[in-house]
Amino acid sequence: MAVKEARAARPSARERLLAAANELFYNEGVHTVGIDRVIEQAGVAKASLYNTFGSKDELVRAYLETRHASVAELITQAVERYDTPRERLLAVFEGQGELFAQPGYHGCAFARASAESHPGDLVEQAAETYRRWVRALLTELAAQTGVPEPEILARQLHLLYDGSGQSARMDHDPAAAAAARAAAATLLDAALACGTAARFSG
Amino acid sequence: MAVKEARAARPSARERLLAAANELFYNEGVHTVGIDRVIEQAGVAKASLYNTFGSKDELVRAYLETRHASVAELITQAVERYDTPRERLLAVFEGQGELFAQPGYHGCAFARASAESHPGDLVEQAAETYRRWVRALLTELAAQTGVPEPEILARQLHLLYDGSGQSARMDHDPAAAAAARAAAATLLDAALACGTAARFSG
DNA sequence: GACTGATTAGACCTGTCTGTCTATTATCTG
DNA sequence: CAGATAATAGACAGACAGGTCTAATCAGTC
Repeated sequence: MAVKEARAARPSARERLLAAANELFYNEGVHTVGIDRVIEQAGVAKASLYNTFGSKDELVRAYLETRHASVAELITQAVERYDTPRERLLAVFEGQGELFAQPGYHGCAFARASAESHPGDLVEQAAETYRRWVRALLTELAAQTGVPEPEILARQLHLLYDGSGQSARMDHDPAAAAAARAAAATLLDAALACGTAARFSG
Repeated sequence: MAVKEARAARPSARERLLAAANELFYNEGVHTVGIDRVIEQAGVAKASLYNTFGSKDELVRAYLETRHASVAELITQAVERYDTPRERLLAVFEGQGELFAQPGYHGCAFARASAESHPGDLVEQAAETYRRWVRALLTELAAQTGVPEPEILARQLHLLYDGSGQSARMDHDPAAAAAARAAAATLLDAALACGTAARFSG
């Protein structure tokens, strides 16, 4: 009861820490931002952080998990706005475009965190999970278009997806998503034509 | 005279520092690796580093410049092995494949360094220079294929180029370059067909 | 009011970072 | 041999990192 009221009035220490981590780690880098700045921004004592998460590494992992969840939600929503398989597949890149258009977008959080991490880090695990999710989504949506080899198309689209995020960050150009969408449409059409030709010839 | 002999016998302090920086910064990250490890690996005194480069930032910049030079050389050589415009354009991704196949490849050095950098850093400048070079190369090679809008194709191919590097790193799969090459061929053919159609219809 | 358990601020520890400085040694020039 | 130049090892400074610990404060339950 009182707990619920407190949660409504003021987010829990865990939530405030995650919000601060999201902002600071994403904007300035996992390695650059120290614990002290996170707890200051969260308005939380250092001991609370270590009671809640145990270490900075675990806080970083939790940050990436929330990031994964929010990106997945945004992309999924974009996909489900459409009905035809073709539109749904291309909607992934529209979702990316919405992501890029968000104020303060600085590129894929996993690519950035991974670039700072040591091999075998918790960061690598989180990044791998994220990448598998992207690939599975693209493969599933590609399969529904009836394309003959959905894995191959998904792999190519994943390249565009990655490149789009990198270009948005390094070229400071959110329109990368539109370019990726256009290229994706071309690849999809080519794969479909290929399948049709095979069907006609077979 | 004696200088030349010394250089032949043993690389200069500058060269040894750059070699060590190349290995350590690239393998473990610009931020992670400290000055002490660089000078230890180079077999050079700390004062020599600061006399030669002035700061760690400048050493990082010099490291990225050598990286740019070596990547550009490898890609250029791959391009110049071919004669037809189509093969030359696709050779960029073959060059990337050779890069990925090198032992200890860990992804695009500029993407990694940039992910660790603050905005306005020297790293950003070096990355921008590199990206402009890639884009200009792709645009030039695309134009020579006779495609109607080389900038648009180059932009899409740049997405594949970036994505390929990221996938090679994060998926630990050098075959990303082959997938990128295949996708690039599809995009090129589509753009050429588009131009042909326009010519026939116009 | 008394007890429990979480949360607080902040001192503190140990280690590492970039960068400076000193004192010594080696090398090349005349 | 003498003198200038540059490179050496390494101590040192000041800042900051992640993480631990203490002591005080606050909340809710009996």
